Amino acid sequence: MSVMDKKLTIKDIARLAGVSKGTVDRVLHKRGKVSQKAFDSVNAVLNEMDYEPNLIARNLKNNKIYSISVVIPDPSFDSYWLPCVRGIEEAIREFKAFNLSIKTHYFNPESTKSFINVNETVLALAPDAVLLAPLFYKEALNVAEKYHEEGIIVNTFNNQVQSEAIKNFVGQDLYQSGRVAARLLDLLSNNEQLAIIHLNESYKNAVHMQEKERGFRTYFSENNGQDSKIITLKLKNPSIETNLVQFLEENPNVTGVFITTSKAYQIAKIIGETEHRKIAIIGYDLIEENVAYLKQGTIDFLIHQNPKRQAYLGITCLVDHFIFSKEIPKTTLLPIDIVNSENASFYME
Amino acid sequence: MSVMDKKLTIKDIARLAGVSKGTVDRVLHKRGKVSQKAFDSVNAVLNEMDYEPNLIARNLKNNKIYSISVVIPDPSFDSYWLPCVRGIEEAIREFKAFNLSIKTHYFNPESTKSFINVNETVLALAPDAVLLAPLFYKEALNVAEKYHEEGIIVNTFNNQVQSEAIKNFVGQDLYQSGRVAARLLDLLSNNEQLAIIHLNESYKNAVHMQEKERGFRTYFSENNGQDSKIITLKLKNPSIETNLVQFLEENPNVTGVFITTSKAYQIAKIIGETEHRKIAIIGYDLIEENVAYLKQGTIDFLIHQNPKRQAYLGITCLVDHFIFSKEIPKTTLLPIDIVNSENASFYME
DNA sequence: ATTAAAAATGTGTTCGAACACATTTTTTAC
DNA sequence: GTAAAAAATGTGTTCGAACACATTTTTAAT
Repeated sequence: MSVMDKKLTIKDIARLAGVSKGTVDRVLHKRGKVSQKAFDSVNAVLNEMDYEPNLIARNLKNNKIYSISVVIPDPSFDSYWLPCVRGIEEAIREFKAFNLSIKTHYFNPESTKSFINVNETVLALAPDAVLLAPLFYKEALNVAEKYHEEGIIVNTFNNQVQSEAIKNFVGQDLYQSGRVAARLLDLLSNNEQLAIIHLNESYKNAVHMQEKERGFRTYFSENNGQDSKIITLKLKNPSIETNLVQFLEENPNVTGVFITTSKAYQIAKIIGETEHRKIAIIGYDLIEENVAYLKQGTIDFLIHQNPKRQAYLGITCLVDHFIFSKEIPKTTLLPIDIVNSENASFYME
Repeated sequence: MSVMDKKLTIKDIARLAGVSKGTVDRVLHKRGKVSQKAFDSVNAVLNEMDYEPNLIARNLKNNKIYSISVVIPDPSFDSYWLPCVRGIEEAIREFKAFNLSIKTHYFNPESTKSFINVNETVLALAPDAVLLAPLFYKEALNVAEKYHEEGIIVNTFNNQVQSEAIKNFVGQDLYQSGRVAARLLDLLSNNEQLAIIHLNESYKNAVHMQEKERGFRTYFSENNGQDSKIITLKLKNPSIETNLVQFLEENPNVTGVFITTSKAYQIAKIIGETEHRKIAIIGYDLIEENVAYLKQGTIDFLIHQNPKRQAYLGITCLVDHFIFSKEIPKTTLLPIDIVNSENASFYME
């Protein structure tokens, strides 16, 4: 079996099988209307020569414009989402040669109503696919179902929502990300008392935080045979500072904290100003304020959730499906990047 | 300026400018034989509408087969290179729709002669481009020059070689990677004595190791105002074990070691068997033996150099150039991934 | 003013897959 | 055995860019 220098075309297959290209086409696409004899001879050639269609030519002819609607929170409410916008722009740039129409729609991340409304709008646009950041679990289930009924493909990223109506999820294994944080704190803080801090977040992040906590605790129960030394703390504005200071006073053995949301900088600020002992801090996301405390040394590690790449892969997955007829994988898990002051810049482009 | 739903074609431009598509083509490709009047009216439309050629159609017509030769060490000598092979295979798969012929050529990483011979072979093949792992600095400079004289594009990865004949380098900032290791050890080992270990490597890695050491030392001199507590150790087979054990006995304050090559597992084995104090270990590369010690807890961190992605990006850079006529960037720096026992699996595909 | 040469412009074909449509062959019915 | 229906097969066009080639227009020369 020699490697062919020139790629086979439908015309070549037709010639080799002694039929016309139309017949080969019908065999390839299972359109029927082919005699058993022709079917066999074409298949014989196909098996022999393993033909691969030229995706470029296929796509050139196909003049359908695939429309993709992206539904994410408005970055002006939460700058966490800014990299997503850039990831989507990058995907648009990369695939501008193809017949794609990608439009982004923002919702207010603090309002389920806004989420529902924006999705109603998108539903009315009847796109071929939706890429969704399903911040609100219940509502997301609902809209996913509606899209699905209309034959619109629903892919998600950032938040995992279990539903048959959702084709793909791009994101991280949050349980494992809790374990990563645990391993880091385990090395840093000499097995003293540790705190998990769920900071200033509404129910919309409940699952997120729970999974991270579960991973964190499981790591320690596996490795130290006891998780009693871990304390969970829920802090909310405006009493964050007083409660945290009081907690640290009452628990002098706490040597490390794990903040499950992207607001670690708020804790870093308080600890940096009030505490004298060294307290290790681990948080999430490379937002500006966090990185400042990371470089300064107050925050020890940040876990990078790579929102830009999540959004980018969410789009490429759909493009691969529409343009290159690849099948959509159920989940796409991104690596859990550990970031310290010295490698942070590489993850912020 | 409204966003066009349908992309403009040459025909559209021709219609709008009141000329034929042939004339538009001549203007776009600066082929001359165009009157000033026609030139102006076409350009007026082009400026107005910002036309982008359909890369798919362009490529369909272009039936030149671009040949790329990849020159890397034989993975059977050093399994570090196995992921590179997979990265190249992935690139081949992804771009099989295009007119590409990518062939890999192996050399013996312990023999400069083999390196030179393989490159002579490739030179005789006269490919359009070469992707090179330039393990041997001087020899690489030489062959790059020869390729360049023949009009063959030379891209490199893994090792940085300064030369005008080399168009692109994909890899990591080794100085910064030394700093990453330093930051990690700084957090782990309570500012005791540290050791840098250059392990069992010939001159071919000299620059590599020096840069990492420089980054490592610079971090500490910046952050602690003294780098006297860092000791550099060069170990070679067969005396690794005796020398290391002796060193650790003579330096009881050493609490962390930084191994600048991929052979950290050799150190981990010795320390794991002979030492009773906790010594933090940081090394490079997710090879099987290293990961085993990472999971077991003897090695604390590994720095991932992502050889698979390096090779993959080396190819995509060339494909982008040949097929999509993008310009080649001088360097492509990959993030310096910090790996512990909990996130290792995500980097090993 | 006529013709040849030069310049400008337009037309037609190609790449490979997809599909509409035309043509041929086979089957069925009476 | 013949006509109509059904099945099978082949042909031609399209997508957009590139380029060879044909045609028209302009310029130069006598």
